[in-house]
Amino acid sequence: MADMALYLLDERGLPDLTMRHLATALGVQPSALYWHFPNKQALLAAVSERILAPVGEVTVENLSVPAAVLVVGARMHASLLAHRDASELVSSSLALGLVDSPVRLPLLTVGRAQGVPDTLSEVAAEAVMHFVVGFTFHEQQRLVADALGLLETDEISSGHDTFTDALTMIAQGLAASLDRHQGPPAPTGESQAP
Amino acid sequence: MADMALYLLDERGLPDLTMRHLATALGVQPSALYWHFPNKQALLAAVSERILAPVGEVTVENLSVPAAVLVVGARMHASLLAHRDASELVSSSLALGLVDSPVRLPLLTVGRAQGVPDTLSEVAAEAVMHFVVGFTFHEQQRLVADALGLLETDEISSGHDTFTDALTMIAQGLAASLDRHQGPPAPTGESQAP
DNA sequence: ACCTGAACACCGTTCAAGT
DNA sequence: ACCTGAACACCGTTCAAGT
Repeated sequence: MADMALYLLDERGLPDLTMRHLATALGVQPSALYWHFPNKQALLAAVSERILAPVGEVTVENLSVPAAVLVVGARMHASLLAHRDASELVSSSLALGLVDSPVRLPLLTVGRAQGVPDTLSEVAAEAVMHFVVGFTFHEQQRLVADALGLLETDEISSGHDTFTDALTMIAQGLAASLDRHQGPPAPTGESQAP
Repeated sequence: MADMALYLLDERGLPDLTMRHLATALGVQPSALYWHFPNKQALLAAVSERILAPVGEVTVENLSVPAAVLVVGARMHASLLAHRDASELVSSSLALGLVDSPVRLPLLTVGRAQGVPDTLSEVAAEAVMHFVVGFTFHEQQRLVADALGLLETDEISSGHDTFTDALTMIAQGLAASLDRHQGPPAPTGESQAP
């Protein structure tokens, strides 16, 4: 049933993923859906969980925390791109707290294995999650606009991988925070001009 | 008219900001709105622009780029928190490309004044924008859940300012990228470590 | 130039009743 | 346990027609 919803999402997009369309796709009356889910948001949360499942399966065992940020972030990016309108859907499920952040647990785990304070891992997890969802949302919306031919051709793809660059920037920021908190004296270029 | 919509947003929230409600608030038929705006998305984009206006007015003239990231990010955060459901609304207008990123121009400008390559400023702008919108979205949704009393009391406010911490992390990542790109010494910063 | 009236083609959700 | 039928209270958008 959530599987049918995911199929419908890929086939028709989020705006057409209505309770009524889902019902007819299942050969059932719309009201029947409310025996299985209390409301549409709960149904969408179940779909979000399926979309994000691959992120939880990633192994980051013996990576540094910044490296884990890169790996988990990339995996989440890929998982969102794998389904139509996934970032918009997941974004709202995540914001409503109906689904857990898929990057939180992995980052917390590797962090602990290396003596990183939980609060720092949590902060990193928030930054990564929000960045990935937001960036991919923007990215998927551009795909739609592109398909409709509403975009200047030179803004479609610069060839340059902005996603990885920005994610790397976040990972570097985390590395700097780690140095501050424990390791060797490696001060960061916190430049300030008058 | 967009002002009335903003007022209605604050008073009743995004789900109740319908063309029909807006029309009756203006003492007019719903169809009348379509003489002024081609559709609801365009109307919402106009509201988004009003919400984001304060971000463009910030002065970052003689700040380093990482410092500007902090200032502009904080300003955007504040602007979104100033109106009910603003982050959700702005998020979609931004994603649809109906409104410009309010952090892009300021960061590009300070970056140029200090010889930072545009591509790097663009990456920083993307990371900041997505993080701020995503984080604030999550934050505002928690406010709603809190108001409905659906949250464990210990997850409501940890007292600790996660937003600033994560934003600082991004700024540090940018500082690290800058060091890489143009050698150790920033014009006024004190950063050095082998 | 600006708005009305009326319609079109939809939504999510509830709930008694059926099997 | 699972579903139907029918209704309720809405949506955004279009368009001829009015002033």
